[in-house]
Amino acid sequence: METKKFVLLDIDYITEDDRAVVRLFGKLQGDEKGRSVIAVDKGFKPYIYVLPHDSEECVTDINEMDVEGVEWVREKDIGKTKDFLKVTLKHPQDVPKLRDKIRNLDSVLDIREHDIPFYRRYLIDKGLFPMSEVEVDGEFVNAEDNSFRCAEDTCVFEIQGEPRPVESEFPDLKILSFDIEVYNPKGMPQAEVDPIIMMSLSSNQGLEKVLSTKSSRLEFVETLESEEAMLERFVEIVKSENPDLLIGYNSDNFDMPYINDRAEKIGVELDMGTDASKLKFMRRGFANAGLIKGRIHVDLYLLMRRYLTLDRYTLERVYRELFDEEKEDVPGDEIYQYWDDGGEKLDTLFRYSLDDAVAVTKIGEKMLPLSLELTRIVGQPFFDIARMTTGQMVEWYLIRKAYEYGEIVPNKPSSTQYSERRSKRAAGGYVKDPVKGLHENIVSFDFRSLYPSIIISKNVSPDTMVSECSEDECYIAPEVGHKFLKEPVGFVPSIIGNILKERVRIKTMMKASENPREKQILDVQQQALKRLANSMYGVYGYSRFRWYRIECAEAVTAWGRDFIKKTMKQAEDYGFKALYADTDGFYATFEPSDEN
DNA sequence: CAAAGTCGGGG
DNA sequence: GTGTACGACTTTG
Repeated sequence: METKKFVLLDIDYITEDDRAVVRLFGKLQGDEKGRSVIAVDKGFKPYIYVLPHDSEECVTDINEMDVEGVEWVREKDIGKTKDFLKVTLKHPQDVPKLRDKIRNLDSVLDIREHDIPFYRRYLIDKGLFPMSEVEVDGEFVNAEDNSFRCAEDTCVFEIQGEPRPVESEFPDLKILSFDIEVYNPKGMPQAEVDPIIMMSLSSNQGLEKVLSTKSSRLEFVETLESEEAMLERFVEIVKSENPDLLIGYNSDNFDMPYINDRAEKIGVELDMGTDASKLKFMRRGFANAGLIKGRIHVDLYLLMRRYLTLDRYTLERVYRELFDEEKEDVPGDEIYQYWDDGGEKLDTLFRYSLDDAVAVTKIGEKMLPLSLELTRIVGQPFFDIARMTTGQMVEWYLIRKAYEYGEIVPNKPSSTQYSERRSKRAAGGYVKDPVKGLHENIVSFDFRSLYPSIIISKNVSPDTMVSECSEDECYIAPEVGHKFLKEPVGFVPSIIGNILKERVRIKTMMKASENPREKQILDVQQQALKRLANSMYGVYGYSRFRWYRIECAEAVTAWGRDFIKKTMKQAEDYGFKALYADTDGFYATFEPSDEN
């Protein structure tokens, strides 16, 4: 038996002999540093919780089904201790198969935690965090003797016992950016007819290359005899560079599907995964996500929409915003002309293509650290985090915390609950229309993290909300009158409190640090925590969320309006004149009257 | 006026 | 995959 340590990049599960096998995709640390590893764990089973109506009958009913076993557990449900039946199933896909049957039993009141993807359950229950290190005991297995496939330079390790999270520094990640150019005489290209003419690659370790079916004197251009050869070379480079992160711009929607369609048409295998698997697409509602096992494909477009507030989100616009530099631009509908013209025009196109890939690398280096820190805090795969809204991150963070606190996670709303929730919206923050005109000597006031502070100071949480309560024992929200026990500290306030405490701790460390790189990492960490804390209010007001509670949302905004109005009133008593206010701050001029 | 439809990015 | 989800804006009935 050996012990191995690796950076956990990604996770999924496969089925072997009707049993689920969790696969942890990583990069080894230690003597084999940099080598890709797939660590497999055969010892984890799916489960759901059942809230019984009739305990004895419930056990009998469920044991008649094809389940692994049942066990009584005592857990909290919105703060109330209850006995749940923990039902372990044989395979993750038994959950959707059996859950309705179980829910509909007369002996059952409700089922819980029946919609948590298996790999997410694994991360939470084992206390593992992607983009952090994991230590495992076990043995290397020869992939050929098993059903575990892997790429040439990847090794397969079978875990025995429990994986252990390791406190670790932020990992060095190898990033490879890519961008394609397509022949498009008729506007937007059609994969059915329009070939890929260039594939650009740029890494954070100095690689700058454009593959093309035309030649050039430019040294970064590598010419291939056909589109087929170009696609094969692309796959070869991805495998040999062995990046942890593969990043593009709008690549979920354009580059990845296009490469896939052309490869399929021409007959090239895009077997770029570290398990030798092909490029796949995951339906995520209206959008697709390109997935390469063992490498994390990230579409920066999605992230930029989340992080920046701009009128447009073209690569050019985002690049200018972040670096205050103009990029060489070729209008999209003229690309085929540049290609056909050849000569200087063609060289311009080559440079433009490479520039795009290099810009993606630069944007990635600047903007990915925040998402990577959020990954290390929220504890879900980076692939998912890069495609989640902050609200969803908050929810997965709370789900992990619920496990630690012994709270059973509330169910997602049914479609009827959802539409019912949508029909009522909590009143928002206080807004005072601006006084028209050009004002001088403006002062601004703002509450730091107004909503998180209210949730903590007024203990606003579903588990502390009560209908009847005296003013001694409860905080009572203005206007709306919702009541929250002063003690004990609620689930959500407790978690926000810990986030803010952790943020203060990191900011202190940051100030004390002499090492600029360490300072920068700590700064991103505290930003990530701030983001999480500030988004946490949303869980009460967004109709989709598990911890939705309109009364909590109403109470928070009511206290918010109360605070800002009182503060404005006080400022006016001191001679300020409010000009404009919105939610957590206001602007004023100093206009003392004669008495002052 | 509410409901239904479109679009973003990419070439 | 223990899936199936946006939000701002415009057009239509």
